[in-house]
Amino acid sequence: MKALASKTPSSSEDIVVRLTDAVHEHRILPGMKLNEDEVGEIFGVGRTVVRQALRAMAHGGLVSIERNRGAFVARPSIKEAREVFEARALLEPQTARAAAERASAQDVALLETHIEKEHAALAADEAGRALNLSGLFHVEIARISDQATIEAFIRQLVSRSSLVIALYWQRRTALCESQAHHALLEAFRSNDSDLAEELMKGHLVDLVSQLNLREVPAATQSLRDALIR
Amino acid sequence: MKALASKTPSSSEDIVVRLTDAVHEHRILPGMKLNEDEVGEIFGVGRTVVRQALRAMAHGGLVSIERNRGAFVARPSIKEAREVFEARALLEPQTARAAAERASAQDVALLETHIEKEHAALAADEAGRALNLSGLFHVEIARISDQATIEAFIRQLVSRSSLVIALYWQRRTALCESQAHHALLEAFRSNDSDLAEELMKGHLVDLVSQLNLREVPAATQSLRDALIR
DNA sequence: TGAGCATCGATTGTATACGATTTTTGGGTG
DNA sequence: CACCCAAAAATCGTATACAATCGATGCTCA
Repeated sequence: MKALASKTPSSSEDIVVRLTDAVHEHRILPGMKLNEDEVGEIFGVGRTVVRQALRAMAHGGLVSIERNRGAFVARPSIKEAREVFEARALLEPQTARAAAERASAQDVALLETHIEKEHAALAADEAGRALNLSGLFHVEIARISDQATIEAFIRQLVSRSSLVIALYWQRRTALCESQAHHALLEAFRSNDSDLAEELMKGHLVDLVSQLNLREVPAATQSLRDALIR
Repeated sequence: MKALASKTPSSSEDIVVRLTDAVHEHRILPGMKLNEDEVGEIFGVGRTVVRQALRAMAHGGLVSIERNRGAFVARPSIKEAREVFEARALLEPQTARAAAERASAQDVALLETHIEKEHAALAADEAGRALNLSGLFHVEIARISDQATIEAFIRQLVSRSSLVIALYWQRRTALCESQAHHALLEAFRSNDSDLAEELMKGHLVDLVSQLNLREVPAATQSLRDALIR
């Protein structure tokens, strides 16, 4: 993490957004230390604001704060990983159903551009960015369902899913996603709620099936990782 | 709120617990201002710690923070109120099912004492405390289901339900609850997951039906409220 | 040589000080 | 008498300073 030192003394919320994006795009990996002074210098703010941001992210499950030791990007255990996807399985199919009922042409168009951006990112070999957009697709569906409370939950679960994927993903190809999202898009376009619910359920099962939830990956300490590489 | 000034310089987490409990028991009502200096003096800590606690509660939806204006106990809108119970309807029946499958004799005993405490509180005319225990009953079920992630969501939803009830409850009698909880207890005792799921679903419908989600109540300013009383 | 321990450095936890913004109050005017 | 504007008080936002804690390095001793 080098000093980008943006001139704007960003607010706490900005820092949350930028750090969260970095985690979602796997530019910051699970277990990485988030030093308060360092982050503060990068964004040009004092530690007070950084601490607010880190605690906010801790509430979302994205970082874990250990007393007197600092903040680290969270490393979900296997159990947590399962739980995240069980929760998603509980919330998202129903949400997709509701969204399919309410989806307007505008909503569908928005989802479409989302998928296009995802493709573009993949084509540009920006896997992290594609993954982030892929997650936002799910959040967008929650937004369409017009259930702000559930949307917040799903947003958090998608967020944590990024960590799970960073730790437990098996293959490097992320192509599989687009097919499922395309199918969902068509279900929304035709307001087929039954189909949307079913597709979402299957999609989540697919996602879990591509995880290796047996062994915990080695703690990729930045130094060792750098030396081996 | 008078200065109880506990000697122990409580940590942020303690303050969250105590404030949260007070809200759950309706000792602090929606809309009430939570002054940082005041809270700090009450608990014997500086504003830094208080701010941490308030922001933590804000993340849980229990207080809303308005920039340069301070923290207030949240006043869920009618839409939010509906959303909270829709989310509960989505999460809790399945959770009750899972809990019924896993419930041990020990778990059932714990739930039983919970109900007893609730009764005792009602007998002692402590409606707020009874309500709090009633909410914890639901959280306890989530704990039994051994899904920490979903438990956290349910905990938050139950919390916000306290606010909804404070604002939109119609009757003053809370007796109805105990019947439903008793029935659930028996379902857990016999590990009848189908029944548990069905009972929970019905219980939540009952709860919503006792709310008046048509008109927003007048903003009960603390002073005016005190003078009228 | 390896384990145990003390001291040092680095990092976080908390309080406090100062500037910014909002709210209130008081007086003046139509 | 109501309304509106200005000055003052209260309150929040952020940075900084100091205290507390943890981890590491290097030393001692068996």
